[in-house]
Amino acid sequence: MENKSKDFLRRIVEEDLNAGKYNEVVTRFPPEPNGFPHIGHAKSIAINFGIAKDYQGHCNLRMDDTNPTTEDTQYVEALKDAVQWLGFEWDNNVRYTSDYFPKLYAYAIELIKMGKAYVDSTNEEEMRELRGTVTQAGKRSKYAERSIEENLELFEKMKNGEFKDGEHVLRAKIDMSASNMKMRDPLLYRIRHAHHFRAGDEWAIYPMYDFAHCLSDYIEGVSHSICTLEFENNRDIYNWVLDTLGLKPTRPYQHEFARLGINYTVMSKRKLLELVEGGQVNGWDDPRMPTIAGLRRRGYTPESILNFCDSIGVAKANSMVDVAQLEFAIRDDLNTKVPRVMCVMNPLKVTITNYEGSEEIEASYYPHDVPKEGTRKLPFSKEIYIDKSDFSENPEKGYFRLTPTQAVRLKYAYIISCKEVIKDDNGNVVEIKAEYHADSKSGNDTSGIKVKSAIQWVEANNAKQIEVRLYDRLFKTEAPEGVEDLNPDSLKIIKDALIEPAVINEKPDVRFQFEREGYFYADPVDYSDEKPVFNKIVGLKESSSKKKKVVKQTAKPQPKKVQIDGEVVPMTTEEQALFDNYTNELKLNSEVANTLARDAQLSAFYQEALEAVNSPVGIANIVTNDVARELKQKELNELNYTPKQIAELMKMVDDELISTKIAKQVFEEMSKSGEEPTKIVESKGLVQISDPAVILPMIDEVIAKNPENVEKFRAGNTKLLGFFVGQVLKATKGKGNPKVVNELVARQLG
RNA sequence: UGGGGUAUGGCCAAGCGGUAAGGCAUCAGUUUUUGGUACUGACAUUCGGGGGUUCGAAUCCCUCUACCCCAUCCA
Repeated sequence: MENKSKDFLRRIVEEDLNAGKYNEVVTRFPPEPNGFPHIGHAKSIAINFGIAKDYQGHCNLRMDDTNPTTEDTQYVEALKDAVQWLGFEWDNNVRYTSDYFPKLYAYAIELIKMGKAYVDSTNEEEMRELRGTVTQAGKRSKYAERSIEENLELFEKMKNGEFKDGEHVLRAKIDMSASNMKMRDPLLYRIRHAHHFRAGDEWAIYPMYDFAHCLSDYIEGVSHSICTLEFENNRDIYNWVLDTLGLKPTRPYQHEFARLGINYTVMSKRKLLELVEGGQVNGWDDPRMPTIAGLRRRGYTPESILNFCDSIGVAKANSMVDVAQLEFAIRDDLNTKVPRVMCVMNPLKVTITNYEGSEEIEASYYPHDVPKEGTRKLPFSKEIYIDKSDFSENPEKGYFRLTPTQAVRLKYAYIISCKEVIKDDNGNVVEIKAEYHADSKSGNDTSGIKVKSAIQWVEANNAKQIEVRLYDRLFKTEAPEGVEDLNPDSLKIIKDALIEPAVINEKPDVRFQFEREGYFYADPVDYSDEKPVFNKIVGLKESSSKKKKVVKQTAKPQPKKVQIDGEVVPMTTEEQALFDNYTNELKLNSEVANTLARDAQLSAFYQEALEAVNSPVGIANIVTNDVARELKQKELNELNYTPKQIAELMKMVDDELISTKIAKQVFEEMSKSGEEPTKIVESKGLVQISDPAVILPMIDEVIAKNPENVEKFRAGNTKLLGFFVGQVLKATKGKGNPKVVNELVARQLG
């Protein structure tokens, strides 16, 4: 964890911890129990529980059960299950927002008493109209003028179930013209005469997400409330509720990250539900589903999913992760864990005409590069099965396996050569007559025959028949919309695959690698000794030479897209006059003049500074860059420095007392402490060093320390000049005159 | 359209004014009784476009563009 760069959430947590904002990190995973958790939830679980673990805090599991009509206890179980299966422990008992209903109700009454909430009795349509649009302000309902007493009385009656659904709601009194739509007097409570799976029929009113969530976080002592991007607009209400209620610190703050998207699948509850209800899949735990239950039944390990979540990172950019990344995670995990066994999917009989009797061959469960122990016995006789795809009568170039003229090794056993191909009436190959090479037995092969491949096989009389379910991606398109994009071949069932007996008799594991096929998992539901069933978790990686059939979808060299510049808002006449003055009289370049002229605050600041020191270009630059940056965050009167001080700073640059690099540093300091620039330069000894006699030895030292980079530079990697300049500047603690250093470095290296 | 976000290779993603990390994918090669694994190497003269500031910009400023979220009595 030390060297790895941290994601932005962890960085926030660390900053807060360092600032002493919280004593302990408390996070929470707060799903609504209205559906089965999917791999997107796994990401959220990994983040919330992972952060708590990393910083010795704790994480709560909370069911956000504020909507009685959609939620159910079966989902609660699925959620608990998912968290546990992924290996996390929640702090204490599972929490439920419904447990906080009384407290929430009390907070609502407080808001009413403060005049910050009111009972609104407008109907739904009218309310929508009054809310306005994104460009038009809304209008407040006439009911907002009700007295506190009336509100209190009405709200209590709402709670007591004296009104019908939809007759009244409780709203926060915020701002009907807020540019953030969510802040236009958001609903706090609605009436719902419905049975709640936990609270029963006790409540006739239920809190809305925006009211319940922040307060639940607060009640639980959550420090970092982490959610997905679509709640960014809700953050304002989150803060409003907690601030307005004047809750004593420390209170939680909300932070948002991008939800997980994976190609060739869907992730929304709605679409997942459609698949289940439409019968396109066999339930929530269908192995093709991206649900935790589905992944689990498919055979994914918790470790692989956690590794996957770790590998994709946490950021704020909406993204679509390639399934290949998920597939890598499970292959990578299983590779070092599971036994290898032989299974023939599409059996082709091979009779070894020159072999008599039978034997047992000892074979390791693990390849040479997996440091695990374990062997089993493989029966062998003259009748075996190999996979149909491992024989080709008319092989393409580059085919490594058995052909009429190419011998192949039966893995762990002998090399065989094809002698005769037997076909049925339709010309299909139904059997191979082959001969084995007695001196080619695995381990003491003295035959000298070179083969290109070793293939899997099973002995005919001892092999067990199994059912194999071959899963492929559920959708055929990268960003599927609905059922029309379903992959018709997402499930193929092979009823009569043949597997070596040890798998069934010894049961060395539940997950296997079927050699040269992929990773498989004994289906936890349908498997029985009489009828073994295996799910394909994922195939082995195939190098391009084997999957020659696949048309190479090589880079479509898209032309660099031409961007059309939009129209720029024209300047007002005053701005235009200012612009002309700046460019003509003060000789500012048009870009700088443009920035200045269009911003009244900036131009005022600039002109005031100009009165103190007559350095039009220099001051313009620092004002349009550094001052402008500050002004994005702060108001003019919040600035810690005056225009005059900026002018003085510029004067030092003009006088070559300090470099522009140091000027930036001094600027930072001014903006922090408000100190005079000259004082800062003086007290910190920031006067720049231009004396080659001082700089040269430093350059020599840097050059001596970086022989490889010197070589690279001399070989033509000229961008390394910046590296050397940087190093030397660092040695001078930033005080070196960059122009001088640049020249000297170039000379010394050249 | 007002507001809030986001843009770094095919896909994720570090980077916070001084040599464009890393993973997946892809392509070569070596090892291999899995066309697997492991190992080695290749893969962004450039960070959405255009300007500006700077000795030096993915990073600071201006501007344009594209995409996502918000007008549920869902969460």
